[in-house]
Amino acid sequence: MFTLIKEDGNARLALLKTKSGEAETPFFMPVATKAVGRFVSAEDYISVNAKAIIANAFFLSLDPGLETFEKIGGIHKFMNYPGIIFTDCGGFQMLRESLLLETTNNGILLKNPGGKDVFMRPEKLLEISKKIDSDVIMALDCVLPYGRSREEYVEALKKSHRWTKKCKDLHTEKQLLFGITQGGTFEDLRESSAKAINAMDFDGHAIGGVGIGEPTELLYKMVEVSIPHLDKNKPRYVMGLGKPEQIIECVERGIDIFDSIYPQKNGRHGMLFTFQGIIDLGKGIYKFDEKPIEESCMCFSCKTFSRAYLRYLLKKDDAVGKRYLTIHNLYFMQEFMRKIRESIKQGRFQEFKKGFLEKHKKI
RNA sequence: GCCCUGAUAGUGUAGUUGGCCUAUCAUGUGACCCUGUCACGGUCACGACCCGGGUUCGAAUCCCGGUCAGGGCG
Repeated sequence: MFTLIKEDGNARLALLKTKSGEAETPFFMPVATKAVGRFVSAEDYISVNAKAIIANAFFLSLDPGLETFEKIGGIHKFMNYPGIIFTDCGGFQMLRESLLLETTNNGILLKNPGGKDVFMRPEKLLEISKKIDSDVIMALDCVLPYGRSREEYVEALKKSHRWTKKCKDLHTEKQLLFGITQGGTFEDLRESSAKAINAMDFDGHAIGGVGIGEPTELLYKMVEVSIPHLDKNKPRYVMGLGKPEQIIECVERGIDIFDSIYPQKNGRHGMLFTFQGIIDLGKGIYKFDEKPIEESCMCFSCKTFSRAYLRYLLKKDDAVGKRYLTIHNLYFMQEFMRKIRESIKQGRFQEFKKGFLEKHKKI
């Protein structure tokens, strides 16, 4: 299920096996919340070499609805993506004020933008996930915004562990199930959460509730204090991180899996990642630039279009342009992760990290 | 030659019964931002009343002259 191949410091190269195939870690998952991303879908995920993506069980249960998955036969067939698909649980949607109505001991009452409110609880999540037939189910967790009181995090943690345990107890499928640790920015809460979740015997462990506004140093600290308590022989996943520098810092600390909308969202807004630095395509200097976004990049957009043209599409707010820009950043992320894995394999992760960070700034 | 109409940021515009216009909105430009996705997103900054004179406590707004543009008549 999860096999360590090589370690370089705390960074590790491993192989994650699921019912839809395997993928070497560390890897990064593009987001496909509703079985489609903004402006990109399966063919694009495949073309950027993404071996895994993450969708959202809550949103998919609303639209297209479970009946669709029952009749069509699961998300892979539905969206025609053959790789590994994670499904998130809806816990993160607690952070969206427009969606969260209330939490109880048993789950989260979420507003359905187009219909009746939904009470997301472990039973429901497992039922949904089974029908969607994703490869990895993220257990239901209780997420609080950054900056709440310690008491509130303690309370949230109780709920979170209760729901997570319930998910574990109900889980029977051949889908993998990952538990999510929480604890805000309190080290002791993070440690106790990691211990508690680790003891529940999941297929993998996630660290959640980070990258939501806390100082970056605290983010790293929370990852650091959690990791020692998470089984070394199981995958570790930090949810929601998409800044390349944060990813590489977390890999260094022993994280294997990442996901984020960050590269997609920034890409379509004109902020392009390259190994030479970060390009803001909105800048006038690219108006007549015939070069691709990145000379050495083999993504569809770089092989096909100039910066001048992509900038033009960006300025026109053209949907097709958003797709090309998104594709580049997603391809970059896959290349980035591939290089990270390669460097671990060759025992020169530190060297790669140093070289990468030196160039990773706006140009 | 005569008459009419108009002239507001790089562009397109709001305002034109005089004060609330240190001038609207869009776009542009610049800066910052976007992290388990409802936005092709957000925040901030920059940037203009054609020129000259007059009336008035006060003019983008009224009057006179000029310049330019469009239209009409010869």
